[in-house]
Amino acid sequence: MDTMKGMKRSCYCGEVTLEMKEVTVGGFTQRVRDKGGIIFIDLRDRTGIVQLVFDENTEKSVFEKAETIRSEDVLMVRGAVRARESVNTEIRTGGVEITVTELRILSKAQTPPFEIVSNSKTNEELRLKYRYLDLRRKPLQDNLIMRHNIAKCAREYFYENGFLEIETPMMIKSTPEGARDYIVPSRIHNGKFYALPQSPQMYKQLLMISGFDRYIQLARCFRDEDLRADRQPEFTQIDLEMSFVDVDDILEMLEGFIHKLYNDILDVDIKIPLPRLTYDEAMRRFGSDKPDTRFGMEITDISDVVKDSEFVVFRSALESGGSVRGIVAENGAAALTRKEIDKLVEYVKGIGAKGLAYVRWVDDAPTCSFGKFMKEGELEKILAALGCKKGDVALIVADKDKVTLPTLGALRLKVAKQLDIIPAGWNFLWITEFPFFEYDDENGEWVAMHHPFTMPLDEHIQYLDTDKSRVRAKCYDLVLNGTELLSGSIRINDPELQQHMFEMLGMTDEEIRAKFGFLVDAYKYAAPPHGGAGIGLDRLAMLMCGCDSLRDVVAFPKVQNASEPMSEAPSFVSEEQLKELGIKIVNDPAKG
RNA sequence: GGCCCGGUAGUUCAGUUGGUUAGAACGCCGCCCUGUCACGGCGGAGGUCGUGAGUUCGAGUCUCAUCCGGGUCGCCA
Repeated sequence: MDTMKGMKRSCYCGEVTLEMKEVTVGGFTQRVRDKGGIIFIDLRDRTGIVQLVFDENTEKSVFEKAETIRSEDVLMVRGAVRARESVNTEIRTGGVEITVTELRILSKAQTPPFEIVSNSKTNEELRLKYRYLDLRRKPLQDNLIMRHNIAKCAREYFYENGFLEIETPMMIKSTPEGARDYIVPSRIHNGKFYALPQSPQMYKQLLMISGFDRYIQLARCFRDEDLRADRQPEFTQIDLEMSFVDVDDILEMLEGFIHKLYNDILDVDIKIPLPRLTYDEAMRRFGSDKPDTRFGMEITDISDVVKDSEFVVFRSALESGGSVRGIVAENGAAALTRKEIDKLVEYVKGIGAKGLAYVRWVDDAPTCSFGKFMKEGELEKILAALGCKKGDVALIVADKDKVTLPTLGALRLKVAKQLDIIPAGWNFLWITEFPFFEYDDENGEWVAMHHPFTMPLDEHIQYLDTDKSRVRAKCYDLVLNGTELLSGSIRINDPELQQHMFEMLGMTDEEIRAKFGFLVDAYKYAAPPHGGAGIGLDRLAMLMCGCDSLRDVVAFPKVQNASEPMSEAPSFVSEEQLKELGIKIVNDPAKG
């Protein structure tokens, strides 16, 4: 193998132009085209590809060396830039080539387990095992470069607006609220554990109490919950907090960021202010707190229309305080056959609904799953109320609102995907005024929907003791095309109100002290009104790159069982390590 | 934890009703070729059909179990 002694790279492969005359470039061998007396090699780096030419008649020794080059070998070459005889219009450097006068083979490559090409069809499992090779592929390189640019833009924007970047600890106290913590054993304090942060929540609030006024951090966060295509156990938030603000101030600041981001990176003009919906309205119209508003198919309440119906399913739902609601898939009758609708029925049963009533209007007489229970003219009224026409399919759910709305929301999304009616676009949407409490049917108590430092709406504080169901929070989510991108809130800065909130949540003084004592104390020394948000950098990058999975925008992602196929983390540790930590494994799989 | 989908050369896939020596393309190796750019031509190597049991005269194909991967529900304040 050669060294690069005496050579210095003059430019990247993708940047070579005719004006440069002579260049020195380095890169990976993308492809060798050996014509016998002349060899063409595509040399690749992160910027692109440039063609090298080796001619038998000009530099015999260089040519003979070039004959030994294989795919993915790392080369460094010096040579003259000249125009190609025939231009490749597919690539930026397609009009030029380098006639190589000096060739160094800096590193030889084993044959890779899969071809390093843009449109690889190799299954992800293998690509993840050799992630470092997969990352050589252009689509992934481009994604990570995009991600870098998003992070850079975030820093630029928030720095310009007076935010200070401050690091918060990764080894913190475990507070078993919300998601499961990843815990880290302490050697010095046997039996005690640190937790990895689910977010820097408490620390950023403390920074406001300290008077830093505006804080930002690209914070790594950890949650020990099951994975999804859009959920990794380890992820990054653009985490921020501001003082002397209320909801509108924060939303305005964040809208400025979204606008700059899309302008700088995708050259897309996002109109601000962004649309807003309250949680209640989003649920009522879309059956979701993160609706995809790129298409309609909104939910219609037909409770009034069917209030005198003798159909037992509708009646029992209404009598128990529920509702009858439906959605209409326009022109859906062709795609939604009886068989497909049967699948939807199974689907809604799987997500908690008792069933699904439907009308499939193909011919003059609609096929209706509940037709025989309808009185004269009743079905017509229902169809009119829903706006269901010939060629459409109406899907109706009758139950408590807690069931009808989310079920129809999920159905709306599923049917829209099935009918392929979701247009491309960037539909941002604020969801505001989330319920503060959520009734837990199992335990028969009200539990917080958010962390306990969230501020209720000013005018709702009066209901804290009297009617918890009415209390809405100064909470906001930013939704993009049906994905939750950002979540934030105004925090409570009044110690008395905070104490009250803890009590509302059924926490004893001992619990409060044990979990949040330091934070409660801190607020006693005065804090400006403040609030903030965490923007999911991974999800943002995923959507901006047009990817379906976070794995495409994370350099070294975890797979569904939370392991990492390349390094095979997590792994067993030695007896010595465990002993030092005072940890004993029960039912140790390492010992069979 | 539940449900659904998948696993056959290095890779992507085909493999009929269970039936001879499991095929193709790409990649790899060798030879030929001076204008290729998904180069081309000729030849070659390469398989524990995820694993284990079962049914059978005979299993890539059927049955059961199991492992691995993906999606999803639960879960994710």
